[in-house]
Amino acid sequence: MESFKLFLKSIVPLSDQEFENYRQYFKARTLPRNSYFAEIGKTSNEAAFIKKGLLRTYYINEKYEEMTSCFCEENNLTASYKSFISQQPSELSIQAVEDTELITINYTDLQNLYQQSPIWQNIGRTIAERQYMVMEQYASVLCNETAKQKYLRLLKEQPSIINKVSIKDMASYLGITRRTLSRIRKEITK
Amino acid sequence: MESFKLFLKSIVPLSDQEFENYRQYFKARTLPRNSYFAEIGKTSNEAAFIKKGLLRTYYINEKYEEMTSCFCEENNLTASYKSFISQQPSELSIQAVEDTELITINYTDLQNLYQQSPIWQNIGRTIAERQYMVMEQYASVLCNETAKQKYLRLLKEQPSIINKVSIKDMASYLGITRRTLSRIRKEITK
DNA sequence: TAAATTCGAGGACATTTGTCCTTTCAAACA
DNA sequence: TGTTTGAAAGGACAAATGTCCTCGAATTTA
Repeated sequence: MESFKLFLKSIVPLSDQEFENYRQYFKARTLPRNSYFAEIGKTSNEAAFIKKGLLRTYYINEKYEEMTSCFCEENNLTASYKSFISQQPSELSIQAVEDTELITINYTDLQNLYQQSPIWQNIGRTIAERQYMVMEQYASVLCNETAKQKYLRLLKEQPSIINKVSIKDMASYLGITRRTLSRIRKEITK
Repeated sequence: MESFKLFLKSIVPLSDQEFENYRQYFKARTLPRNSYFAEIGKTSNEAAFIKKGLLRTYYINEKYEEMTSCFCEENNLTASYKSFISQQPSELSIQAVEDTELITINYTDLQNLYQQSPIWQNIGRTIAERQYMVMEQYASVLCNETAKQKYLRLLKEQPSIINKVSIKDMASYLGITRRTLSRIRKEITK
């Protein structure tokens, strides 16, 4: 729970006392490798802070292929945001790549927090703004860099995931085919 | 101001009285064609609702080319969000494609609104969440569709901008070159 | 254990997209 | 009015990326 408190303090002013006051709303939970935090078609009623581990977010495209849209590492938040926010069925599945420890909050409790305290309204808004900026950055990168640049960026910015996820998933995360990624990897190692 | 009120009401519950209470924080302003709402290097201290008109958001890439990242049409919000939220110099310029009417709020006043009322905290959070979802959609489209699919989507989803913006800007918005867009347009008309 | 399946590498070829260039046309301007 | 500038179309070629395929190794399943 300590790492979650530090995470919150890094984005908004928050005293230990204030954190303690609302602590009971948050639950610790482990997610075994390959199990799901969210599933396509089910309304997602939890958001989570990743204390330890790695999660993969994907959707199914019109060719029935899994398209990975996100790898979430520890010390980050994850959720099927659209489903969680709108309380509609999820278009995304979120699966544990390895055994993962989460701190979660459910939708109803979060709405209660928002009702109870402007502190949490502020935290919620700030987090949404941050997520927006992260997504903007991701969009800009994926649309304007070549396949090779994107792979090199992944190596640099998320080196720890390279040995944990499949080539297939990495390729779809980068928006390229396996064949292209194979070529790039060969060229890099040479 | 009416259209702005309707816009707000479409995203959060808001009574006419509540809107009137805070109305004085918002200023109407016109932006002549080609003038700027935000400029690269300057800290952006306003966010705006577009009552009428069209704005283009762009940045300068490493080859000193203008890269268009957004066309914002009427009944939408615009801002150099990152700069506005963080109050750091903007990486984006926002320019009027045609004479445009805005309803704006400045950073300090918005912070005051957040302080004064949970209604505005809620509006701010909801808007941030919405912007996130829009950006997620944009990222997904641009990364997973072909040049032709993206152009057809633009024709379908933002038909009104086609005759207002240059081919050059449209191409960079779609993440493709002018040459490619020229080929696609030729193919479509045939 | 044996069979079946999945995954990753990479060959051969096709398609898409980009680069560089020229031409034309229209708008801006002295 | 004549000149300049910039936008758009498109030719020729190059580079990047995708498609389809096979192979061998690893993994899963019966």
